[in-house]
Amino acid sequence: MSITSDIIRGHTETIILARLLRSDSYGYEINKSIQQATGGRYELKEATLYTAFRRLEQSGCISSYWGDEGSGARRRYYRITPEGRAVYRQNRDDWENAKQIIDILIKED
Amino acid sequence: MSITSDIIRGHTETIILARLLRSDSYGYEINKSIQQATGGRYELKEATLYTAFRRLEQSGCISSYWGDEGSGARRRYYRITPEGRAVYRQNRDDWENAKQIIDILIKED
DNA sequence: TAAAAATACCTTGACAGATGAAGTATATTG
DNA sequence: CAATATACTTCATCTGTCAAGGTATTTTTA
Repeated sequence: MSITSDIIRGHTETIILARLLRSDSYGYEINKSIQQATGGRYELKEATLYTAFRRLEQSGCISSYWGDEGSGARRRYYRITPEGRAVYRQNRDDWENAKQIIDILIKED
Repeated sequence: MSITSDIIRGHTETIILARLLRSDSYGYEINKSIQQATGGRYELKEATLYTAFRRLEQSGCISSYWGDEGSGARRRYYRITPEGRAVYRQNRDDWENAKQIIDILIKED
């Protein structure tokens, strides 16, 4: 894994919100889609993923419901709320800004 | 401050190393130079700065010595080591990589 | 067909880095 | 002479990540 916990920290929620922008989804699928999007270069640890869901639901950014699969393991689906969309946009803009600042400070000379 | 603890986390050491690449310096001056470089958009908290110095010295990335000011408050100067230069380069490359991955995962659609 | 792997979820405790708050000391400035 | 700037230090707290453990079902493979 080329990306450390300390670098990813603070982006987990935004990444999840970005996935939910496309459609409702559930933990396992979201993580697979992250792996796919990054060509296997990144994946969330399960504990990180599920604690992030709890935080996001607590803060009103997402809501959840059990899927009604006739068969197969049970899935808890998540849906992004209007509040969550606003937070996503804010975080995305913060990221653009932070990137600039970090670039300035990290570049040689 | 437009950049949160969670976003900056993991970059503090690299930022300090980048400053020391130019010349030996001390805490207060490094922080001023960070403020200047970012047009006041960012500064390290003192506690963050000094605990990072401890970590960096412990891991052999920097060494320190007391300045010999005839007058004025005492200053502890820091110098980057060859080890520190290598860590800097690695962190800088990791950042380029992490940026790409985060961009992919955060972007809408 | 039994074992192994994949799917899918959850919780707990430990850990590390950032920070607020407080303290020490000297020099400059109004 | 009081306030501010310079300069460093320590401690306790908070938060997000993660390793490790657990449950349960379905699909694949040997």
